[in-house]
Amino acid sequence: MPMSQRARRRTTTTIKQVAELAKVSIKTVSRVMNDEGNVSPATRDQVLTAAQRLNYRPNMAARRLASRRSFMICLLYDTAASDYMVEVQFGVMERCDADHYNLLIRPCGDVTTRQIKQTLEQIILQSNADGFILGPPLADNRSIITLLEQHGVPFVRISQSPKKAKKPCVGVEDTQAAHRLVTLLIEKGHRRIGIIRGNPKHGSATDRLNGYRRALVEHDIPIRDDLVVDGSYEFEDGVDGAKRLLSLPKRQRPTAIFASNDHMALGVLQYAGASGIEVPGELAVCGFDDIEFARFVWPGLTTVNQPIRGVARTAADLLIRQLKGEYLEGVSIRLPATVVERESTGG
Amino acid sequence: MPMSQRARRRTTTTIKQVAELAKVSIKTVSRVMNDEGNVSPATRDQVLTAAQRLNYRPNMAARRLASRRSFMICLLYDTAASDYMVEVQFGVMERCDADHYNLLIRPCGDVTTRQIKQTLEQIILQSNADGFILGPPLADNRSIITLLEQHGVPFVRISQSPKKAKKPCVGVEDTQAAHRLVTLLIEKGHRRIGIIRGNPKHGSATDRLNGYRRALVEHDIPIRDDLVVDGSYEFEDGVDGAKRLLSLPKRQRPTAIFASNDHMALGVLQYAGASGIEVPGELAVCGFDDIEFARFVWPGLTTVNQPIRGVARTAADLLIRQLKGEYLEGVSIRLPATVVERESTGG
DNA sequence: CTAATTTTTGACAACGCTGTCAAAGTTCGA
DNA sequence: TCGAACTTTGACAGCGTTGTCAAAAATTAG
Repeated sequence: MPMSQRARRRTTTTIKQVAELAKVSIKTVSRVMNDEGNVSPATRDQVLTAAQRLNYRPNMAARRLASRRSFMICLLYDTAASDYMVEVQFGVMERCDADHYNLLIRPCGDVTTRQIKQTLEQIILQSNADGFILGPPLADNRSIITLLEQHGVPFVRISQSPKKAKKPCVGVEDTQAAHRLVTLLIEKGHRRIGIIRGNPKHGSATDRLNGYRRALVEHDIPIRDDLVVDGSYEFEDGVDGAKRLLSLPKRQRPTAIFASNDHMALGVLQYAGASGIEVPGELAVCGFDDIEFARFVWPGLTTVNQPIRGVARTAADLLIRQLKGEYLEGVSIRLPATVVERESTGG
Repeated sequence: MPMSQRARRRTTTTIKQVAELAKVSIKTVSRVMNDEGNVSPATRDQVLTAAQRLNYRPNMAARRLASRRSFMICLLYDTAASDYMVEVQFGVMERCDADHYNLLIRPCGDVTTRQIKQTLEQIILQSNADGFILGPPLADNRSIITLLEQHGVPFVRISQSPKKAKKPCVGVEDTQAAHRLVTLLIEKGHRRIGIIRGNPKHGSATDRLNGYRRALVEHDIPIRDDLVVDGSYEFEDGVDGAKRLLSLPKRQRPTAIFASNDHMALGVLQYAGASGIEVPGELAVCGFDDIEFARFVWPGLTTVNQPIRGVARTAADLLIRQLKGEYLEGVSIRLPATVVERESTGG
């Protein structure tokens, strides 16, 4: 049985009524509403006044149908990167508002390759979004990229690996920030600095490692393989990494550890605490990301604050400009991040 | 100058082509696609086959225009409640998918009353969402509620204060969970149990306090005013609260503290750590929410895990059912939460 | 077997806007 | 003053669905 239609009958003014009141054709009203230009100031005023008087709001559905655009941007993200995403949403939203775009959300669980294809195909075809923004690490997922490219849907990636596709990409100056962070440690006198690497699936992991390397090289400190341990951005990797690094013979043991993200850095802090190693006295610790709890732990964690919202706004901007017809293939933007010094690296 | 139209010409099959191939009228195709019934199984099959062969996807814009529904649900949330919201999004999404609804996102910064009205009015009228889901604490904001009601837009609230409006409301059995948590402390022998209250703007704060009270009363433990201190869900409130409670004379000082959320509980842990008070030996601590870091701190935090995703799914379900015409005014649902026991309350 | 009733189907007019294209109006140079 | 060139305006045909209503087909009752 057909569902009874909702009775909501929000009295809705149409373009026709505005046209009538302003004594112009509907096309002229349309032109004014879309800032198309080629409208004399006088007529424009008439229309605007009429529209205001009637409290006119263009009907998006009609607009979408007639213009064959959905005015929707879809933000695709992995639920794993959650803290991050709320900030991203905010940034994207800000930019969307300026152009009457709506923000559609697609959290993706951890998807196997086959599922991705199927689910995504659904999403792309059903959501009718004009374009997509891919959050990390989805932005580096080859099958997602390929799929979107096949369908000819514009998209922008938020990622540290611009090379992975020709589509526009926005990221953070991770390497530079990591470099500054490690330089800071060196300037404080540290010579044996350990690093716990991030999840190799994220481009950021490599970037941060590179920043670490460059800083050491610049100060003529040899890079010791035993001071570089693997991790994948999880808290536990920090605990394990610290255990590994700190079980080295006393004279080879690092006096500072750079964990490639804050989760791991907090792991290091916990291990240190549990083992009675004093931070920052015996061991300096720093992380990356500046998550909320970086300021709450004791000692406060020295880390790097990323301009996430700015990145997101930029991504949205690139996408919308693409949608407007600009050619932006190959564009890659990186925003600078700032080192936040707290107690974990000493006064 | 008019913007050059995007060239994307995703070859799109229309209902007409399907009708032609299936040798029926477009209306019949429409009926099949919408499960309207009153279609003979034979025709139904023909249509379905044809649709599949042509890989037909109904054009949402047209559907929206013709049916005067947007098939969009808007999730309005305060950026302050961020961790929470990613889970909520996931839950809502799950439900939306089942009915071809799209999820629209509206993060709201901290809005002053006047701004709320203006911004929201914009949102409501522009997004053309069929309905809204309000996250906490927006769900308790009178001016938002009033505004939505005035416009006759269906909405569902995610909140602990169902009384605040007649619209459907989904929440968590906070009181019960807090009751169980405090009972647990009592059973472990604690008699002097302090509580740090949550932000009074959230209904949950009162609920949790009530649970605490009930547990004490049931065990004939008098409620001491000096063991109840204010807070507003921030980390610092935990630190301050702990300081206050623990500076009581030794014999009156609590042996356990129930912080109304994990952020504050972590604050308590930090204060205890910094003051050399041993947890759980000298002081048992528990929180509420089971945020990510509750498992990472040492000792692990005993807390309450909320079924956020379930709450969200339920909210979406109520909304969609409303949109389908069900009358759900006054409905209020509470989902049970589970106590998670970790080290901070002792073995 | 016919009439009454129910089920299935289709024709066609919306829905409210944008795109196209041609008509009307304006400006400018010679 | 006239026409060329440009600017401003409007008529009208879609866009791809759903809703309405009536016609056709199938079923049931008598």
